Amino acid sequence: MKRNSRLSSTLHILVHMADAPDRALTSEQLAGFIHTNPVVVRRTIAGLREAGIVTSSRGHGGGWQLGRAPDKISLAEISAALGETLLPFSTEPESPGCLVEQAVIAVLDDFRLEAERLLTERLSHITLADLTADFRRRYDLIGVSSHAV
Amino acid sequence: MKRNSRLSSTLHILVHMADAPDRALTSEQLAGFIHTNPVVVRRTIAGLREAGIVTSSRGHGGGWQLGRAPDKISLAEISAALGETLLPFSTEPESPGCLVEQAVIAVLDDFRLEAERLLTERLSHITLADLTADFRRRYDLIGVSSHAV
DNA sequence: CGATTCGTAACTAATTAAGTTACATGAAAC
DNA sequence: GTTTCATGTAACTTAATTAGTTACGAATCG
Repeated sequence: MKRNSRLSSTLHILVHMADAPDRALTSEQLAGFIHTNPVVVRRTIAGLREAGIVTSSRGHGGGWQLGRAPDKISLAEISAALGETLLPFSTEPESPGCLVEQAVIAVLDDFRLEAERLLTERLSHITLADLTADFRRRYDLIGVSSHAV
Repeated sequence: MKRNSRLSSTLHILVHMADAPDRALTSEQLAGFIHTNPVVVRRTIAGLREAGIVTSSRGHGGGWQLGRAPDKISLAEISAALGETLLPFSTEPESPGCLVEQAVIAVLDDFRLEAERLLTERLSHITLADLTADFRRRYDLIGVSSHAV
């Protein structure tokens, strides 16, 4: 798993889980999808369990399943559960007392607040179901073109 | 200079430059504002020079100055000149051929495109002049409260 | 009980970005 | 023209972050 690809990797995993709603997938299987280690998977999606997006069970036949229907799981929730920051720039003061820095931080924080509101709003309208639908569309297209040849 | 603080550090520097329009500030002086090394400053704002946001001159009395009026310099230009990415998540394929990944990337790239358009639009309405105005407001407030005491 | 699977801590490795040193280039002062 | 000052840039070092790995305890099923 590359850097900064936690969101896309997690979505990848979740679509696979949505595609197999009847059975639990193990960390090992999920890791295979994104070419990484089972422990990395468990660590990465631990927050999703706490958010109720997925459930996990131990022991024989255990593994991971979606916590609710794919159309009730938005990308906004997933991103938040991953602890991802939408906007990467920092506004930590480095020169406390400097009025110039205070002005910069104030403006930047205002922008960040508004931007995060906007992005979260948009992400909340995209659900896992949209992703699986997109996947099925691609899958069917491949099938059709195979027949055509 | 902390990680991910290139944007705020650069804005800090630029406001100081806007506040001293009559003379060039050296990398050394600029570095002092953000507690870092002159070479880091030169490296960081090299892109701003190429974008015409600042000019630099060598030798005696040399240093850095704004390339145009503060109200003609938007945060969108600055961010772009720094090579900053507004949205941090990666959509690089890691499993070429996997239709699930393709669907995820397609949706995510769509979102990114729209989000970047939105954020850039907003950043293009905030100028260096807005930042200096905010700074002056804070400066005057301090003055007033000092008198009050 | 034995096999399986998650949960998590602890450590290692890889990557990235900042900090530093060094030196060539160019411009102004004298 | 030589000295001084400043940028431009390459190369290297250091620090921080994140992914990968190993290990083992806890829980669950047959």
